[in-house]
Amino acid sequence: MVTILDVAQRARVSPATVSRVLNHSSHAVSEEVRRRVIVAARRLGYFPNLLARSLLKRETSAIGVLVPDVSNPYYAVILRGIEDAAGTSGRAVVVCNTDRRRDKLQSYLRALLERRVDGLIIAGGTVHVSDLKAIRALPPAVAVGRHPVRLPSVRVDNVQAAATATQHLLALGHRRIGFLAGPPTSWTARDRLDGYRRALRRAGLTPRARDVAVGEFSLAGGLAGTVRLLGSPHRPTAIVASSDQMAIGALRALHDRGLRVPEDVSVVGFDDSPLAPYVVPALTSVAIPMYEIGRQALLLLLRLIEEGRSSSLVLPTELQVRESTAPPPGMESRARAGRPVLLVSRGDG
Amino acid sequence: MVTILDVAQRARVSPATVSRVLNHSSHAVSEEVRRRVIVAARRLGYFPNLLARSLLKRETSAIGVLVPDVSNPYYAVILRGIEDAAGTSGRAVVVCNTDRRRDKLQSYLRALLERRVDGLIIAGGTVHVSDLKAIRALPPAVAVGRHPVRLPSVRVDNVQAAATATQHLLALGHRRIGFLAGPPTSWTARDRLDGYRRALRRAGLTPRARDVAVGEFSLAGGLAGTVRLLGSPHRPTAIVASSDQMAIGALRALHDRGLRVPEDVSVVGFDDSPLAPYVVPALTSVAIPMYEIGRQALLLLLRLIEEGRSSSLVLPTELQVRESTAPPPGMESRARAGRPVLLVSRGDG
DNA sequence: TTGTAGGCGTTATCAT
DNA sequence: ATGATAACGCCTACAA
Repeated sequence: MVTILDVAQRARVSPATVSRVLNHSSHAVSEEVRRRVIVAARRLGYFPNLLARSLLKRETSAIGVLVPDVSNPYYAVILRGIEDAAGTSGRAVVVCNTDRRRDKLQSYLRALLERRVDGLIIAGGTVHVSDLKAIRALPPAVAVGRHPVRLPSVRVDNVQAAATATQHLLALGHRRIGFLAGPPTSWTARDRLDGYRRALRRAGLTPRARDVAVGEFSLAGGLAGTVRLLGSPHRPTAIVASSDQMAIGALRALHDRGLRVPEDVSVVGFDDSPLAPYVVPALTSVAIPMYEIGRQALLLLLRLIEEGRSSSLVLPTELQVRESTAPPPGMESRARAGRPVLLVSRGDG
Repeated sequence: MVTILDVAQRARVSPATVSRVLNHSSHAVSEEVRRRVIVAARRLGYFPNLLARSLLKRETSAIGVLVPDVSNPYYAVILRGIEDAAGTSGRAVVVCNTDRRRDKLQSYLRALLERRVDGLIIAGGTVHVSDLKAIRALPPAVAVGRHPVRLPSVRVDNVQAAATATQHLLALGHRRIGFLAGPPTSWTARDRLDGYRRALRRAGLTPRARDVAVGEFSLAGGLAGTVRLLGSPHRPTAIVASSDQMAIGALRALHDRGLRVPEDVSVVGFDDSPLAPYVVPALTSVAIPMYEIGRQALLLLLRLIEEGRSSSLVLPTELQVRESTAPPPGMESRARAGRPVLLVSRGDG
């Protein structure tokens, strides 16, 4: 491997000078020497060794990202937002999949610390306070989503978002609304369930346990949950799903039972994935700005690293009304009443 | 930051001894001293500095992954396969999104080299030979998918896979089969198009340019392509899409024009994403083992790093027959003929 | 069984 | 304007 010393010899200058030229140091260097160095470096195909530099400067310009699962489209998009912003600032992103497992989180955390990453983004998944407390010198860290540990974070108001989705159905005339909840270990899942309940109560209705089916945030989870909901004697005329994946699972379950959407049952999804407008019927869904969440998380982290402090951020969500919601059977009069509703809920800063 | 020296002092031994204990060196160390070192290390919350170690050993136990786009589910799953296998072997994964752009690829490549990653996985996207040639000391690298540069690679036989999908439709009685092709800059796209054409020819049919619509591997690409295909005077009775995303776009386009799937038009997807069985109608699709592709790519890379050489791998694909394919209108007699066909094409090594 | 010393490739400091 | 030198934290001959 060619080092700065090789370049120095070829250019007949000292390594210090080479360093100064290649790092665009403010230190003055004569034009003649500068040229020689640049030529020599190119000729030798020289790449500075970031390890040596990092060791000395005590910063790696690398950041670690802990995600439950990159193959989950939700986190994949967040990661993309992170990586784009990181790349722009010349930082490398090291990804780790925790599967929401504490042991994996701990071992990855340790690995990242050994690598001396400049910062950490912890997305979704439960991080026990004790896990972080155990670390003497935790690097700057920000969280994505709500979090037990006090960390600057980027998130959306999931309670509000779910309430908006539920209100949309209430406004259409639905009174019996089912809810496909995510796993209770997830804050996101709990917040969305809360929002649903809150909206019902505000409308003077009583949330019933039998109208809620708990499962994974997945296609299979949505299908299974819907099957359970439909087993109820008074089946719901509308369903709010905690993710688009679940909603698509619900669509399938309804179709298999010969129920039409939205004529017999309305369905609202969550996330507004690219798929939402394409499935049949096109899915009404609460848009979560995933890419922006990732991007902002990285920007927050950067500020935290550079300025030593940083605040939290709540991003807005937006209900996208499409074909999968309509008035309940017997109330079609209100169908097609005007153009699609657009309900926006802004974050509180 | 606490260093090996701090631990040494606290345990009243030399740094060398600490290193030996903490690295489980074969070098003999007395039980008493070992205990003291371990206690001291824990007490101080010591984490070895991997930068220093890497600098010395000239290996970072990090690998770089160049992907067109992690937010694309296809690459997200491959990345997951890579990361799982890497994590198991204690290696960190640095991800870079190239967007298939040469400038991004080049700058990320440089960044990875500066970081002295032990190896590289280059997935999809065109890498110009000259880009790699320009690098004096390219670390061990493997490719995912076909590739202009001669590198060990993991891939599937896309020609064969597309031919199988097309044959399935031919066997059902279709004679006019449309094809939604991916961007011609992608080898995968070209191979799949070839396979389609080859199958037609083998059946004595002549591939027609008007039966092929070129577009992105996306929902929008599939929708737009289908609209074009349907504009043709003799519209196809079946469509092979180059990805499930395109197929779902096609489903939407067909639905919007009042055409039923599979009664009026059959549709075959590609990739067999988790969505395929859930959309309505459930999508017949060619399964590509994405997770395994990622995993094997990493294993190949490991062998390349450790043993200096490594061969290529072709993984098998498998047609999953579901609801979206049936005989063309007027040939329903052959519908429901027996249980679903399962066509398997094995890789040639 | 334990310790000492040199060097991995940089950059910052201090001379010249 | 340029160069010499030390130090970042670790590992490994080699010495004791």
